[in-house]
Amino acid sequence: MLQQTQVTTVLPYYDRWLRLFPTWQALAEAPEGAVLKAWEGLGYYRRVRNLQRLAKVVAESPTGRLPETAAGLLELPGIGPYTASAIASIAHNEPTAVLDGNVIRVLTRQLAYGEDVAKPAVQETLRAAAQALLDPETPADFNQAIMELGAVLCTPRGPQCLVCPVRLPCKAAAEGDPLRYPVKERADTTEVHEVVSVMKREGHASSQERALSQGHAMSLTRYLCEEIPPGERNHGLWRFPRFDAETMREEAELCAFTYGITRYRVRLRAVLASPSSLSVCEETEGGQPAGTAPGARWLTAQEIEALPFASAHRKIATLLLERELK
DNA sequence: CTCCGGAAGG
DNA sequence: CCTTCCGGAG
Repeated sequence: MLQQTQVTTVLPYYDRWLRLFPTWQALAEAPEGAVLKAWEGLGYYRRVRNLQRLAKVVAESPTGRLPETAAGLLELPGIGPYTASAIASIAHNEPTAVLDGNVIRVLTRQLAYGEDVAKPAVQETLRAAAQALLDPETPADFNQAIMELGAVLCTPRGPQCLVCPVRLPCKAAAEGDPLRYPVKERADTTEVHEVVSVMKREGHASSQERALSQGHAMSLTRYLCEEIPPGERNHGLWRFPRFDAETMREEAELCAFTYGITRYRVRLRAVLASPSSLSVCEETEGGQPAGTAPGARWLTAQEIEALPFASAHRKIATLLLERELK
C-alpha cells in the first residue's frame, strides 16, 4: 500500500485490510472483487493484483512465509528493489539500503546532486551512495532514520535545515537553496475529454427481490453500469458506461469535473441519459442488457455501493445517489 | 492549481 | 531504456 502512496492515505485502509485478509491464505482465496473493493480509492490497482498474486505464491510455497533475503523477495510479484530492501533490512537486519522518494531527496540535497532523478541510471548511482553510507551493523535503524529524516525534516517544500542533524555536511544547505533538489524532468500532460452516461431504470421487483426487501426500504431503481473488461485499465472495477450518441440521448448534465491521472488531465462530464431506442432497456439472459457492452448490468444503489469503482466514477455514484435521496 | 510517490511491461 | 499506472496533500 505504501508503494507510491503516503502513510496518511494508507492508514484507514491498513487495519481494515488485515481484518479482511489476516493471512496469505485468506488473501489468496479471496474473490478478486472483494480484494478490489478493499483497495477502492487507493489507486494503482495493479498493486493489489500483484499483492494477491504474491499471496498465492507465498501460500503455495513450502514455508508459507515470505523469503527473508532481499534477493529472494525481489523474485516475487509486486516486490521491487525498494520493498525487497525495506523488508530485508527492517525485518531481518540485512545490510541493504532502501531508496525511496525520501532517501532520494535527502541524498540529492546532501550531495547537491543535480541529475534528473527520473533516470534509472541516476537512481542506481543514488542507491550505491545510500549503500555506501549504510551502517551494516544497524541497517534497520539507518534505513528508517534516513526515510524519517526525509518525511519529517527534509521535506519537499519546507525543509527544516535549521534543526537538521546533518546540516553541516549538506551541500544544498550550504548553497542555501535545498528546494533545487531533487531535479526531475516534468512530463507534459495531454488533455482528454470524456463523457460518461448515467442511465436510470425504475425497477420491477422480482419475487426474490420482494422477499429480500421485506421490512426494508430497498430501492429498486437501477442504473446502468459495466464491469471494466480484461485488457483495459482498471479491469475488474466498475464504471458508468461511456456516452454513446448512437444508442443514448443526453437529458441533462449531472456533474463535470477534472482529475489527473499520471500525464493525462481528464475533463469528465457525467450526463443523465435515456436510451434512444427501447431495446437498450430490455434484459436478455444472464442480466446482460441488450445493446450494451459485455459486462453491463442494471444495478441498484446497494449494489453500486458494494462494488469497486475507481474514484472518479465513485464520485459520480455518490453524487447521483445523494441526489436521489432528496 | 502543482507536486508527490515504486514496480512492471514494452 | 522508456512509459504507464491513481489519488491525496500542500
